Amino acid sequence: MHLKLRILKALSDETRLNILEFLRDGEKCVCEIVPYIGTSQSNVSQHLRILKDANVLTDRKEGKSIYYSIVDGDIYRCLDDLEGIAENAVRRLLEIY
Amino acid sequence: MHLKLRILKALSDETRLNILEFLRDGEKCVCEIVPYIGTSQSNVSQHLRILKDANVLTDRKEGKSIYYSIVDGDIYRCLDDLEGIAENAVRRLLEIY
DNA sequence: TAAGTATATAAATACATCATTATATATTGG
DNA sequence: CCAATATATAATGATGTATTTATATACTTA
Repeated sequence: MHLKLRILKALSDETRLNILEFLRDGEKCVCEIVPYIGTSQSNVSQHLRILKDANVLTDRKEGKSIYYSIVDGDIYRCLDDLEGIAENAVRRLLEIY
Repeated sequence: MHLKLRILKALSDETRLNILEFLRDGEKCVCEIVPYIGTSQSNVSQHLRILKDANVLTDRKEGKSIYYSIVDGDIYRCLDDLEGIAENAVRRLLEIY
């Protein structure tokens, strides 16, 4: 599968978008991500793998912990653009009525 | 579902990405899109509906034909950014070895 | 108005994805 | 080395998505 498509699929999930938002201000270890997201450790781990397989995240081991961080910060520009596109779409829909 | 997420899901399919590429140079009617994509008319119609429901495409009727076009061209900037992000990721992966 | 063309919708099946549960691996402290 | 902690993986069931086939709707032209 082309990497662009894999990245898009990796981004197309609410839990994973929340993980990415949580990582905006730098790397976080799984033990921080799990309680923030509020689902099971296993579930978070699998979402992290999907983001890593898409080259959106990397990880780094330190002692017992594994820290995840964004590979390329440009992804946030892209997500913010999409947010703007979505907001404009909503605005247009509301204007009509 | 939040519109941003719906847009991302709409973009996360190879057929739909191909449709969007085909629409870069302006509106096209379904009768042009179907042969370009090379799958059934019904299949294309359903993909178009998903893109329309996500507010990525709009349509316009003219006689027997229905013309689809992009709502907000910014979506291409976003897709191009993603393409660049993907290319950089591949480049980094290749550099390592 | 009947036939033909363009497109959409519905229903069915096949396939992919998500969440959960259970288990495995790796690291550290005692 | 053993127990505890942090994380990953495997297997399952549930849900969602894509494709196909068949049918419906809408417009046009004869």
